[in-house]
Amino acid sequence: MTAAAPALILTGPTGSGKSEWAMRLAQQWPVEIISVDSAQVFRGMDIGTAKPGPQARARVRHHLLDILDPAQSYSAGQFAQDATLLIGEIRARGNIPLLVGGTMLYLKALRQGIAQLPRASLPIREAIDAAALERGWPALHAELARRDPQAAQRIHPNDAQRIQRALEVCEITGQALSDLHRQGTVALQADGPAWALVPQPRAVLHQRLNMRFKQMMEQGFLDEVRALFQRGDLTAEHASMRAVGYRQLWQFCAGQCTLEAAVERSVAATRQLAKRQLTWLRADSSIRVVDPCVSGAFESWSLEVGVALSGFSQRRRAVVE
RNA sequence: GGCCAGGUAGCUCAGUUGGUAGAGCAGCGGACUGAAAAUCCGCGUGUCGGUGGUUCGAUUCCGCCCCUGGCCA
Repeated sequence: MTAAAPALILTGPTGSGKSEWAMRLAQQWPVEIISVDSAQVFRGMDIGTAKPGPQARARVRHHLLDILDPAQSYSAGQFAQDATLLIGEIRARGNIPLLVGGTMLYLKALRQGIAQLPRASLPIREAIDAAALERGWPALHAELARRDPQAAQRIHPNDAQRIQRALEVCEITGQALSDLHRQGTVALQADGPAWALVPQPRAVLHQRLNMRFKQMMEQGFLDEVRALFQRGDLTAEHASMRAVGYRQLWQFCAGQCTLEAAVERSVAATRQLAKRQLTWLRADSSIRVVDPCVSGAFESWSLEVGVALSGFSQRRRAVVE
């Protein structure tokens, strides 16, 4: 063994089969998987996030699963930091880091870096919300135009979430978010070859998502959400409870819609998530797109991985079945 | 079989006192720096059930037919 193994990246829209491919690759190489998933970080959210189960986690070491309670929150910056650290640890053990997941902002933060910014402040966000209630978001957008003209130009007046964040950063640092962005990003040495699984055409993916949600319901997804609902300390406002499926089943638990409607909206929300993920992928030409449904796709990907790892000599004997 | 109410976008429906039609949802495209499975922006995709008639012109008015739901037999 000479150089440190590159961090391999396997992404794609939800339901494209990333986890399965990662497990198959782990039969050939000594990999540890780092989950790139904003929902799988939460404990007690297993079925609805399609989290790798105990068997998979017994066979291959997984990271960044179950690290938070659903009442807590995570972030792209935190992820970039955690993942960078983990990549170093995995390499130190002589293993190959394999990043698997579809949270594209996290992947971007890791690969391209992210500015050093203050973390979210609940009191400040509450103050901004109160101001918005009183004066309306257009007024806050106008305020942002005074304090950070560039951000105001970039952020649509209706985009309350981003207006809030930009004002929050101004409030905490006394500097414009745009200036902080310009001041550069944390150096992250996490880049490596990246592939995206994209079933073609779109209808194939939709069909898979449909079937997968049905399976989730059969596996007790509703009970999982009901348990979270009944805890009493979680609300629909928590980031965890805004996740696809959880949000909609929560509405059913709260008596706001029928189960049938909740299921239909969940599946639609899943399709919309996949569409947004595909938009990220189309915009990033450094990610190689692979259709997992064509025959021999895994085998040829496996060969490409071999080329990428050619300087890394600890090849594990392939498992013959 | 009779009466009534409907048949308009993928779905639920609005509308046109006669000049070939528009909302919500779904869908499609895009943006994205500590909430990102989030948040936001843009785009109407159509034999107006069929067929005859009246009319310069019918999705709209009239006749017949078909389909759906309800009531009465």
